[in-house]
Amino acid sequence: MHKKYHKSDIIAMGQELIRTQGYHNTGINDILTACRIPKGSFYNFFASKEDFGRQVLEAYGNQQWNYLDDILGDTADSPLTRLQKYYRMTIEGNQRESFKNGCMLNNLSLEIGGLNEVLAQEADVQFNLWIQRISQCIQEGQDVGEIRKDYTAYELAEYLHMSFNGGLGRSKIQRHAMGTERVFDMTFKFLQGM
Amino acid sequence: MHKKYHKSDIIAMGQELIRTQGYHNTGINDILTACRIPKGSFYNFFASKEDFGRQVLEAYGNQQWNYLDDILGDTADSPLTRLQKYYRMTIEGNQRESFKNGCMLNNLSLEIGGLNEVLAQEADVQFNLWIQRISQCIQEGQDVGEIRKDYTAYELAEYLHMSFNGGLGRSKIQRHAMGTERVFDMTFKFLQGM
DNA sequence: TCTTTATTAGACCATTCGGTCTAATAATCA
DNA sequence: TGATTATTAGACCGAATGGTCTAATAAAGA
Repeated sequence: MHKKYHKSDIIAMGQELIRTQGYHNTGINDILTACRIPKGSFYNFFASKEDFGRQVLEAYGNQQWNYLDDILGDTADSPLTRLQKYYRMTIEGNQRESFKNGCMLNNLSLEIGGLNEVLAQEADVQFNLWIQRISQCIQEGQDVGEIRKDYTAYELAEYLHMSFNGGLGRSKIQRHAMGTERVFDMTFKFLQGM
Repeated sequence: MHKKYHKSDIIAMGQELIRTQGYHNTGINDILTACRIPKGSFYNFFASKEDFGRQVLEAYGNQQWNYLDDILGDTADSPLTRLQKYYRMTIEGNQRESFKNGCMLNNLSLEIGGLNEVLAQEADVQFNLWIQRISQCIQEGQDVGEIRKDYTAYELAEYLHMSFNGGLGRSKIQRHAMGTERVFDMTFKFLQGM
């Protein structure tokens, strides 16, 4: 069937708007205007703004998971190098935007995590999937002796990613890489038991 | 002069609303209703919502700085113990709210840090003041040999606080202490060179 | 005292909010 | 084919948005 508009396009546009402007600061009309679709089509695809937000979060999570998997799955590099490559590339991506946006999952966790159960749960699901993927690579690093073994791979993965998110917040108000760089440096030191 | 309403009361109420609901999700009318003041009085004290937000951020920063200074200045405990006490108490405070709110400075950094220059700068100022206070205590810990010396006190202070903020985000979507506890545990291990 | 300024008070403004509704159209299935 | 369903289209809804305006009142300074 030939549809004029596609749900995935609306989600992609909404993802970009919410990532850069926030959830409460992005109105349905912003999305309609950006996609040039009538309101009826939007509400044909999505039950509510909350439902839309949930699907945006899910799509973002999947998309970033694939990106993560691409880098961490490239066994040309050692496990630790792959992890460093991922966060290095994330810093560079944010650098290009002057750290103004950051990670949508991280942003929405703080903006709506305490207010909306549905969105908080979706964020948690996606976050856990990332951590699992990172954990797998850390386990490989532990197996080859690159990463300390006095913590489980999962614990270290959580720590690594949470710390990095904290750095992104600082970089956002400073519009500067310092926060994320500091966290990058020290957390990887810790992972290596240094 | 006898004033019916006081700016500080409005700021205190707005602080609570913004901390729990976010900046964009809190309307001027929410504040007026909560304080039972007419709109004219609000705009007599504040030039705009942005101006109000800036002053709320400033007041929150000062308030939390005093709390921080109280604990870190109590030389009955060792420097490291004082630092642990501060973050331990912060975890407990958040626990009481099921981690639904978190730190207003951290929340607003992500919500408006990339959108509003004025608020981002105020957040940065307050953040830096906290880091300086924490840094001072870390320096004391380094002096007595409790804390590693291969990084400056300031670098370690930034790392400690940024990591903790990252943990708060995770705890917020999980409504659980795990994120902050994990970060607490590992970051303090790192500070001790373990 | 008189003048000036700060404060209180809330009606009012245009705009935007998320969401509903009806009607027309297009595609699918029986 | 005819009936059914999905989609497009946008006018419309009440409520809320940040902000302005005028008027009344209270306090301070000359």
